[in-house]
Amino acid sequence: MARKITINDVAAVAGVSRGAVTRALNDKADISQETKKKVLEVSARLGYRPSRFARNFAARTKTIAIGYVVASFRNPYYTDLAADILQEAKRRGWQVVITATEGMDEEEALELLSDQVDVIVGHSGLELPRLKLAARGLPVVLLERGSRTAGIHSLELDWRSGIKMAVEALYERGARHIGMIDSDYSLRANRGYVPSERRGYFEEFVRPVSRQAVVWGMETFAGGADTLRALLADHPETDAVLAFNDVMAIGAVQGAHALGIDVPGRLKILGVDGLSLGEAISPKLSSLATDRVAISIQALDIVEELSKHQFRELPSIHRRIEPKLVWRESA
Amino acid sequence: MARKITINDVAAVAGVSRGAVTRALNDKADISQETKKKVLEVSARLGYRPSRFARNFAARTKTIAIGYVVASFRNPYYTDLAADILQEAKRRGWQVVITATEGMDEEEALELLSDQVDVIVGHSGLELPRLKLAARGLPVVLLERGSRTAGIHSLELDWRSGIKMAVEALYERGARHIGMIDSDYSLRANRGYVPSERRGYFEEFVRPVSRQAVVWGMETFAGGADTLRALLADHPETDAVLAFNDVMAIGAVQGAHALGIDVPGRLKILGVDGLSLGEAISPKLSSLATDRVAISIQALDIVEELSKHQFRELPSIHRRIEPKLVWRESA
DNA sequence: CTGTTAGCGCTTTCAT
DNA sequence: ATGAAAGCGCTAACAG
Repeated sequence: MARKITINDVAAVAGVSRGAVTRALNDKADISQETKKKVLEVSARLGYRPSRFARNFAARTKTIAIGYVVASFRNPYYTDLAADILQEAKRRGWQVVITATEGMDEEEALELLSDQVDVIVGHSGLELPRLKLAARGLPVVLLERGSRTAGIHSLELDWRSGIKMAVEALYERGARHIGMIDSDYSLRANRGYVPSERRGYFEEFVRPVSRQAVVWGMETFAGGADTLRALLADHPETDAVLAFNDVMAIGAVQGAHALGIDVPGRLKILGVDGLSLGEAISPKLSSLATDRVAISIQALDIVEELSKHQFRELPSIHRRIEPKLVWRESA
Repeated sequence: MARKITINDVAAVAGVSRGAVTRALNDKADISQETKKKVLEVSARLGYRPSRFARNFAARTKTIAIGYVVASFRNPYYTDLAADILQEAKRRGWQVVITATEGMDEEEALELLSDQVDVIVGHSGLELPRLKLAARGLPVVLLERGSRTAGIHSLELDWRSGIKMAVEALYERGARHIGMIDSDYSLRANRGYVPSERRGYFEEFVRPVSRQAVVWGMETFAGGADTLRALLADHPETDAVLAFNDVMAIGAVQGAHALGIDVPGRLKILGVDGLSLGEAISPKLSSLATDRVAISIQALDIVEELSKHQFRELPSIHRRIEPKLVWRESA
């Protein structure tokens, strides 16, 4: 673990000035072929690596880096979204450093991120004050969750009107008894099941007759299958199901298949999210989809706005996005 | 777009020294509650943001950042792998900046990355010399592809012995006529179809009678289904299929289902990759899987080794990993 | 507890 | 074409 070689070492050995070294290494003008060659040779021989910190510091051109925080890369929703964010960031010439908080302390992860990036973008389960603290003064753009706290901006999805649309559309397509399979994710954090926000809207808009037809289970494929089975056991008359999300919905489609139930003939299944994965199964999953391209663009638009103010703390910027129904085959 | 506020401004306004400001902002010892409070107040009022470049530069503790390059986040194999790499990097306290080269010039993407990270890790389609140039002197750890070029290290998967195992195991399980559905990815880059390496091994180990039973198609779910149909049309006696990868294999499973063919009863289908997605379909996909956790660990072990030498150019480090068969239900 | 000072390693003028 | 010198904005070591 030898001493770090600096530009000075290269300059000294090559018998030139630091300026010459910099010009040689960065393909700048005002340098003769021979000195350039010599510098390059010495630099290679010495194994010189410019310090990226010093380099970025000295160069006035500061590139924007966004820290994208995500619960897990094993969840297709987040990877689908990451793909769009990555693409949008690339378009703007920004860097994105990603951190998955899965299985580790979210606050700790954020703190580590905070001195590598200019802004934090992503989903978070933390309460706003803690989130703000963990961000160490960096602005954050919270996805799919509202905020009015200064320095924490947000992009909210209007699930209420989305689910209203979904339920109404299901009735229009002939459903009489709509059930719901909800996620039990609240079990992880709290003690006891807490109905999801989505369930709340479902109950608000579904006809009274099937308002009780809600069962919850794990947010996995298997969980979706199991939960559907439980729902059907309690409410055999159910002819349409709204799932908490596409992962559970896909599980439900498979579960129905295993039970010999025709989808969508006997049972319509509608997911939420609009995963690209939904197209891969058969029948293709219908879904109340989020427009991930729009989310990415709007989130990075907020970042752009923040960058104009040197990422200073600004009053909360807030935008709202409507989900939209994507009818494929399962409903 | 006001002038950038520096630590000097804060110190001046607060009427303290820079040292005090630094101590206040970084929760260091040796500062009184009152000065700390005052500094924090002034700093907030002025909207001060420490320069992350200056900060990292001045602090001696240099955190390692790896640049992870991936073709597309819409490909489940890469996201599965990314999840493991992210996790392993987190374990070591390293940062990961990710770039998807999808739809953009890979060399350009690498160059942008190169001054934000210490090392490049990932898949690449570039020829080694161009890759090396694009990396701008950074070491690269090439995944699933060999290299003997200095500065380009590699982690190779031993597909030859993997496919040998796979073919033999299929025969053991009663297959008589094994076919293969290959990817036509070569069509994208070159003109004309070029058999994949995997196909080469397949032909090496399969019995002569079905050596011709290879059809190629798109590397998508739909492509897998179509290609299976074509294969069966040409070689109806086929009772087992090796797919180029899991995505095509999943498509094939669905295609078989649509054709009313029982899997694995009438037709065994074996994928390659071991995607987590394979567990989500029914029947669950059997696959010649890569051990992504092992890949992540070994790749980052190489990075660790490189870091000990300040990421200098070292003779190519090379490791080899064996795929392993994961028997689930489809074969 | 506080201020002063010396770097961190590179890029970019500015003379020459 | 080249070298000298002035920062970039912050942290850390040292005196007080």
